[in-house]
Amino acid sequence: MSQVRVRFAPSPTGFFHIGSARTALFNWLYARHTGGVFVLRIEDTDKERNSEQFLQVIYDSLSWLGLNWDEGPGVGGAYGPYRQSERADIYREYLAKLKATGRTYEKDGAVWFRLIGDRTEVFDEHRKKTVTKVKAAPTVIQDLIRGRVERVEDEDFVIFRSDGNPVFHFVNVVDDIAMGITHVIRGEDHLSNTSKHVELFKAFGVPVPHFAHIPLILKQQGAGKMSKRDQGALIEEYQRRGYLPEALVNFLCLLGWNPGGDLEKLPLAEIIRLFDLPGVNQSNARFDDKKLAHMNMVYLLALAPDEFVARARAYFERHHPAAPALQAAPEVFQAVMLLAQPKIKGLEELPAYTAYLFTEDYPVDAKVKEKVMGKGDPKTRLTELIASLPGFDFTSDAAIEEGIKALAAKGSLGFGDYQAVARLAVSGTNAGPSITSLFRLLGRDRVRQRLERCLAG
RNA sequence: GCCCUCAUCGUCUAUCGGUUAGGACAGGAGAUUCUCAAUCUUCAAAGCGGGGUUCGAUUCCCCGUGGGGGCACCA
Repeated sequence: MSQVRVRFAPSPTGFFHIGSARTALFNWLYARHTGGVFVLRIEDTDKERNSEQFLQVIYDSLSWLGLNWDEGPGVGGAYGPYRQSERADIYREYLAKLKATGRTYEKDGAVWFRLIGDRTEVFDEHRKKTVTKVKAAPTVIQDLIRGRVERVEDEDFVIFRSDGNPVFHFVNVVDDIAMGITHVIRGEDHLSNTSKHVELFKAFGVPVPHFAHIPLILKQQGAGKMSKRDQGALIEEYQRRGYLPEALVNFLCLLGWNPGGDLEKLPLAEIIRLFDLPGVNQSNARFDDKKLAHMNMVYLLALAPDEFVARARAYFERHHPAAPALQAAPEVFQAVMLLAQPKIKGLEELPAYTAYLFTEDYPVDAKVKEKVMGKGDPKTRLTELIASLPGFDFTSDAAIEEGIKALAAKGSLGFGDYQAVARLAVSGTNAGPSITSLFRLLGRDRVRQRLERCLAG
């Protein structure tokens, strides 16, 4: 059997949509699963929406997700060029081939593709105009996911515009032929285009590729498919928020596909091994950001300490270059980040979550302050803590815990009676890592200063 | 309006005619704990409706209904 060749063919619109990402992913997975070739082709025939900057969004997003292409812009290949804007000669050549078959005609300055069948003029109520209907035989689409789909294509269609440029249907099919594409894996929204494409393949006298129309991703709330404007629709948002690409990939592959059994988090190599087209679902999937967030947390938790610290640093450098965290000594940065690792759901929480460990200029939650300072006798607790601080052993969490417990025991109190107010004083909030860890990392002097400041304020 | 397509907990899904319909996220309760998370235990939660086929249908077929997509000299 010949080698599988699949392609991902986005048009540079300046956005990289989560649905596009999944289409790319499924293509990539199928190529990797079968030992085939993943081609990146840029469909930039729409000249008004064409810019280098927009292309970069595609390259960046695919690279970030780890979806490397075997042929395409930047890497080359034997079937190039891979940008449609550079393939005009090829399209003219194929147009000549098609003209030679007698399946084309010109009308209104455009080139049309002629279907086979009897023609009648009909007034289309919906479009409010007279159109030529063709009584053609149904086109059969053999879809690897949906099975046999029949559709009647009943109107000739334009393949070259009157301005001399080819249209999507034509370039899409020509490129798939010229690039030796064996499997067309794309969104279900293309299913009704496919009958046009099949007719073109047949007219060119070439074998029709296998088709696999994957279900769409529906917006989280409201009706319809996910669109650019929806929350969570853009890949760049996940980059910005410090999501782990491997988590997003894992989440995405579970939207419309499953590895069987109860497996959910699984390594990429395993996904590649198990992925296959017949296993893809037929029904659309609604996007669920909660589940994505959970998947991200699971991946974050599983990261080796060094790896987590490296990712955290990269995240700060990329998105918060001015953060005090980056001024800290590497070992301090590392210690703080590892304290945060088991507590956060995403890297984006890191700056706020760790700020008070790197600077004296951190926010104090007014509500928390009111609550903590209004309960029991916090000022006395603070005074006691400050007084006993010199006797504390700051070398380990256990020693600090011992110190606080000893203090509490003297007044028949518990650890908890000191914890809340100490936390407020030291961090300005009521949530965070163990208070003993905070003490240890801040050191005796800074803890004392903060306790005193709280007592005074 | 026409064409195509899909249909299991709120959501993502498992089940390839016979199951107490399973798992995960989210939600509820509890445990643990110095807070917050995490973790563990636990509860609630589904086969769209109507006809068939069959000894037996969530599963196969048909019709409805509902969802989604498409119907350009956009891609």
